[in-house]
Amino acid sequence: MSRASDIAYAKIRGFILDGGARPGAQLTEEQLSSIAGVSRTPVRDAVRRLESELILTRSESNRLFVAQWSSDEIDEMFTLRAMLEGHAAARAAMNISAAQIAELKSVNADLSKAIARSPADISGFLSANRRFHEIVTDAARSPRLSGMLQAIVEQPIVRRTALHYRPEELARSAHDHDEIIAAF
Amino acid sequence: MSRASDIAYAKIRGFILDGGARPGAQLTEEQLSSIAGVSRTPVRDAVRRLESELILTRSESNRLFVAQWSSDEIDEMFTLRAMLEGHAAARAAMNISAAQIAELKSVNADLSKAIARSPADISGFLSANRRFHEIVTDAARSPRLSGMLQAIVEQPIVRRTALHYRPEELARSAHDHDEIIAAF
DNA sequence: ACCATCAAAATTGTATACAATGGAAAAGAA
DNA sequence: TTCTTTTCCATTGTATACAATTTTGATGGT
Repeated sequence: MSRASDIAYAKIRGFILDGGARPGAQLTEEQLSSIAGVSRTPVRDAVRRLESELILTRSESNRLFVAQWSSDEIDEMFTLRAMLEGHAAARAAMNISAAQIAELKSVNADLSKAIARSPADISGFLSANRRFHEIVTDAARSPRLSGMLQAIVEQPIVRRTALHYRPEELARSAHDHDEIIAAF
Repeated sequence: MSRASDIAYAKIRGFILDGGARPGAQLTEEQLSSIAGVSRTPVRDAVRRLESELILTRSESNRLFVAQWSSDEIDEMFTLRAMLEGHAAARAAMNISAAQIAELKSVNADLSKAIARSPADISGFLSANRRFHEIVTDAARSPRLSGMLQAIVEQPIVRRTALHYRPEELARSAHDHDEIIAAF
């Protein structure tokens, strides 16, 4: 992870997700290159990745903007994510090992602990949640599907909205995971 | 479409899909740049796109290869495609216009004509098929979903396998489309 | 004031040279 | 021989200069 384009990717992503630029704001490659501290070449690489993750978009004339998500689109993405993960779980069920199931249990225990705190430990929740789905997609043994899930329905949208989760919803997530484990 | 990176994209894609390099074969950016007739810079751009379409992949050490698809993975992709398109159709049903429905009918008529020939006009089938799904995803008004469908579950895999379609399967496709239209 | 037209500035796109990395072949030790 | 180590070469990664394009703002005409 010492490549300049990886650094650029991480820094730009962090910059945007931490609110350094609002949705809809224009960005130039030059700005980004000074933020990342590398030349425009690796920045362009990073930007492509961020585009495919739908964090950045381009205008008609290829100018760069922070992507905007309407609440309708966010809903849509959650629906898609649920569909794809359901599918992944179905596939995983055919291949999953005992060790993986054990890890799922332990991860979900961590997740429960994180949401039991007050205030809830959102970032603990998110990382446990991510790990959980990582194991499932791994067990699904469909690298393409994993890629889709990771690249497209990934964290940023989840992170943005997780801050607004209500406690019941968090609890529900832990419960859903239990059911998935039981099904395996 | 006169940008060098677009030319590179089209040429490289064509090169691979027409069998210029077998699945699993290594490619270098330099080779590709001589195939495309442009420098490595826009080639790298094109390569990124082709990676996200899963036409190319990279080894551990970032060397480039033509992606290999096991029959299991191809099945998997068709399943995913079906899921996503089903979803798109459901959304489209809420928004589609009379004019669009009319166009769907006409496109599907073309499609039927193409497969009625002997031998079947595969490329006619494919372009009508693509147009059909384009209209549906358009009506679904979910640009992100459209993007996913276009970029990831797109033509190349379909094209490779369409050559092996059996006549019944082609007919089935036309029939399915009729049902979708009826549902609208 | 309003619109068209042109010049300039800002931004993205491309080529090229060079640096860094990884793999393969060659050389040496057991 | 077989394993390790070293050197060299193929390939990818990065910086920079310049070209092409698009936006902005200015100028002039109505």
